[in-house]
Amino acid sequence: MEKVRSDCPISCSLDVFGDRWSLLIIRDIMLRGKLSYGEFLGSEEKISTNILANRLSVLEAEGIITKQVAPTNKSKYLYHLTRKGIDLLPIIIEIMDWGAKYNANCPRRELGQRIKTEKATVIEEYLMKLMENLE
Amino acid sequence: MEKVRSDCPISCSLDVFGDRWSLLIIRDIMLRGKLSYGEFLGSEEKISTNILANRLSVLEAEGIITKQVAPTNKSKYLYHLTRKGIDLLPIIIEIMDWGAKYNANCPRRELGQRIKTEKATVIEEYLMKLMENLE
DNA sequence: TCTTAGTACTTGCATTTTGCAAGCTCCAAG
DNA sequence: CTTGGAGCTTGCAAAATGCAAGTACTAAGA
Repeated sequence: MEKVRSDCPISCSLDVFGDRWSLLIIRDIMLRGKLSYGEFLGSEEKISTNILANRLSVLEAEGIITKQVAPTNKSKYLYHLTRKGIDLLPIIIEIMDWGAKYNANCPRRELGQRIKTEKATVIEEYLMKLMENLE
Repeated sequence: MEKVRSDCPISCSLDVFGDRWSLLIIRDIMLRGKLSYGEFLGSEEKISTNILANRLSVLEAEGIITKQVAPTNKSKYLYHLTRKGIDLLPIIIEIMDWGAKYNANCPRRELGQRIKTEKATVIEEYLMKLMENLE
């Protein structure tokens, strides 16, 4: 998942997050307010520890997330989205919308319902909320 | 890339196209007018023949593309997007936009420039064009 | 201070997926 | 009836994934 295949922006993007796990970590931070290694491990998809550690380091190296020591506990780290990471929001929302539309077994919950009818507004709102936590 | 990990729509979507190649094939059909195995093989990312064959069969099994014999030649097949496949357009566009924004080595060409300022219009136009070829 | 627990990984190894090269099959044209 | 194009399949090495177990550091309690 490393070397560049072409200068097509789609190809370049997939070189970064074109796998089964990276965008799920982004989802956890972006939509579920998860911040730490332990919280990511708790997600229902059950990512394994080595893959998680690897993806976090790749995402950090790509400037999509930052890693910082937790103010409350020196042995805990918090991961946050950078501006580059926050800009993945429209991609996440579109993927969610498509997935909900075409999977009977993926019930649209609150967010899924709102996306269906007021996608632009939802993106706007989340964008604002995420931008607050930047600096 | 087969079994379902959770009922999250993002996770379900990634179970289908969360890899380095599937969306590039979609891109080729959707934005570059490519239709055949040989044309996909010709793309600059150099997908290998077994992976291509595998992804085409998965995408067909998922109802994202259809495979039909070419009218001009019985030993040639044409791949087309279904409605489900066409609905991946917003995802492709958002990925392209993000990739172009954050990769200096991915120059924005005609489409990339238009997306930057009139994304909704571009999606609308492509959607109409792609829907014509449905029936 | 010594132990126990929490948090974040790392390591080892079996399994799966990918990537490359070389076939193989069917159809069409000469 | 051979040659070439188009679409795969197969074999094998290399890389990525997944699982289980172990390590390192910090914090808190006895």
